Amino acid sequence: MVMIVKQETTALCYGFFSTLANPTRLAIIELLDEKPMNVTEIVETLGQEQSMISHNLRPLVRCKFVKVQREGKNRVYYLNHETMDPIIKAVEAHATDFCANGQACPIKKTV
Amino acid sequence: MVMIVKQETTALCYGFFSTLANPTRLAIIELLDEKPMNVTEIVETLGQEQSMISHNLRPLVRCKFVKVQREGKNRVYYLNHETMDPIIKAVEAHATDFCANGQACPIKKTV
DNA sequence: TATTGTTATGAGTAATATTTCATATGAATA
DNA sequence: TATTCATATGAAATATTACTCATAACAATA
Repeated sequence: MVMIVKQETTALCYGFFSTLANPTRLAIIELLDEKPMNVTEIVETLGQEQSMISHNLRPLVRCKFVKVQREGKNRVYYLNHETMDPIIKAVEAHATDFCANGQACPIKKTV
Repeated sequence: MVMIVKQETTALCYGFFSTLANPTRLAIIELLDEKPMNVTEIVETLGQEQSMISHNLRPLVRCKFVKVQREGKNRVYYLNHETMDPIIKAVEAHATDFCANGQACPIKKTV
């Protein structure tokens, strides 16, 4: 079994994590974790601009965190649970084990 | 067993992922995955400015992805394998299963 | 095929994050 | 305690990313 060259891990992870490092995209993931939704539903639920949602859906699809299916004029987006479930579990485990009182990893910017 | 309120997942994950969404920090993680190192060693191995390495070590420590230990004038940084191993495995599994020929998640910017 | 509902896209601007440079801090040792 | 090695930090300059607005594309249906 040939090992993937080490340095590639960095490149690999960079695309992966930078796609997830966005509040809007995470909110979308959180929504889709419940059930598949079309763009209009996501827009209404999150109360954000439609173009913003579409712009943020694209990288999620590109990275295969989310998939699409056409249904008439709608596009139904649904989560790739196979990938996202273990990831989210790992984040929660980290928070439980290492972050004070289950708090989030400290956020840098002023929100 | 009380469930953590859902919306917090977004905030939690945001700090987590944005800390990982950086090539320098990922390179550091990759290095420390092999063995603990002090700052000078990291600087020399990566061929980057010392201040840049220090600046990037800080969020890694803050998020507990990496820990420090003083050894004389040196500070030895080491990886939190408990958190990082499952995460890296999950990323690699995703790449294997969903990204063409084990390629990285496509990166947005022009590199 | 004109119209309406739905979603995507491009370009400019705004918001954030990263890097660099200069300098400060801390620990060991001459 | 002056000096050197090691690391951290602040602030300004850059680079990157996200958002907004206007508009395009696409599909269904009247």
